[in-house]
Amino acid sequence: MTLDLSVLENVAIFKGLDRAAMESVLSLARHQAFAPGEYAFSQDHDSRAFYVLLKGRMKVTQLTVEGHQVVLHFVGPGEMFGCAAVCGGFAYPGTATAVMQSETVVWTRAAMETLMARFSPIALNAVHILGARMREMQTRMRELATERVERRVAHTLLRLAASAGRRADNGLEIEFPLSRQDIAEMTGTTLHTVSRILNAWQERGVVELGRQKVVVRDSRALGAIAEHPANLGM
Amino acid sequence: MTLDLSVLENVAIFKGLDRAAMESVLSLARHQAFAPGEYAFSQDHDSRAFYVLLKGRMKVTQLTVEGHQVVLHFVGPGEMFGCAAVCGGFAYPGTATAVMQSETVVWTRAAMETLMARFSPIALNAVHILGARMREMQTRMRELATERVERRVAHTLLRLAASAGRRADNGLEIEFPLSRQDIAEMTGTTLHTVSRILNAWQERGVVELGRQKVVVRDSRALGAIAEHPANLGM
DNA sequence: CGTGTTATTGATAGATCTCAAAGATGGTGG
DNA sequence: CCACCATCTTTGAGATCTATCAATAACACG
Repeated sequence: MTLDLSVLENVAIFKGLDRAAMESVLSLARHQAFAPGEYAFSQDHDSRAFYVLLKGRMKVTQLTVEGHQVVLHFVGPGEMFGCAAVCGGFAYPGTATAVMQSETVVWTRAAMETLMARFSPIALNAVHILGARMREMQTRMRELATERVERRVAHTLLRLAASAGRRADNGLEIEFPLSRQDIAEMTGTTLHTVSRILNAWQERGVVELGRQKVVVRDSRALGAIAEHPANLGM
Repeated sequence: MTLDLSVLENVAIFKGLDRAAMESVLSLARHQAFAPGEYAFSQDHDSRAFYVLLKGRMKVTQLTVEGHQVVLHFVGPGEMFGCAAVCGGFAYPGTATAVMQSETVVWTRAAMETLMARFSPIALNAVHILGARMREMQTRMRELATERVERRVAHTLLRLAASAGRRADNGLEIEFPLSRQDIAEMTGTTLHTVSRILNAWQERGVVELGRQKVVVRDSRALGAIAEHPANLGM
């Protein structure tokens, strides 16, 4: 498969580069596809490459010594991953797995270093993007530290719907396979508790559920659950 | 007070700059001191300046709409704060308060932008530093998501002792006033639970307590509590 | 139509929060 | 120098959320 410049149009880290620079960037890029379950990189391995997702969805997870898993991030089209590790020269903080057929563009670490040294806007863009990620993590951390499970799940679902919601006839459907276990690993709880919460919401018409599927039917109601201290159960 | 180049020696973001560059950096800097309780910037305000702490200790906290507070970071000498916000052009994510008499060096946002555009190593350093912060946050998030309170407190105390521990006759003392409430806000729990946990540890000789004071007497034992799934009570 | 994965649901135990009150501690002003 | 006050801390009892244990059910795939 050949790559052309249009691929880089929406990639934030290369924003503001002129045509010549873009061509340099592209000349060092490689294309790589992943089938569901395949992984791009593994936790604690030295970072060797930096990815931009073109199509599909990748999940970045961290595994604890006790075997608990935490989902750090779901990567959507246009987003990059492995960036902080390659740019900063660290080991990968987690494992990146494809949750559906995915296509990526890849740069080696050496290529990235060349590009950053040569085109200064790249480093500046990276600072912006990392700053934004940082804020997102701070938000999640604050939620984990101060909110009950139900509200955390609500916030998480709202974010997922905003970033990966596809308009369906009955609401906003998360457009990739998302298990109860995944949600649990994003919110610091167990799949059992997630299941109970989602089913209670389904009763009230807030969501619609399927196997590895969630459709947000009433995002107003979900927002109310996310914001209100009380359960407003009634 | 006059500033001289030695002040910048240990500041990571200006590492690798030549002497002339360092002088440019310094010429745009300003000195500012804070008494305990005074703040450098406030949550959600537009970021106008970027700080490096010379002496003392600052605390960056985030307040939720319900009035819960979360401690994002304790800043020690040599560290910078307000960096991500200024470099990325965001509002400050939290409020920076002095917990003891502190001295800082300050750059305005405009100055920072000038410097970053002119001296490319600065942006690269920023990427490194943000990457490292990111990893730290991921660690805390994982702890919040998967560990019980006691282990989280243990991990937090170990980190504090490593970064701000002063050798005392009876162990490592955290060298700034640190209340039970502060620890609770770092670990996502309540001051009551922290108090109970610390007192239990004191009984076992792991720590020694005072008003706004913690001394780690047995960091091995603390490490064991932090790592072991079970409480290993006795 | 098996078979493995994913999801639901009930019962129970336990960790933590919440509510409540009292006890230290250190600083300040008279 | 002492009394007072604001803060910080300890401690108890009870309520509740949530994890854990256990079993069954639904689903997709070959």
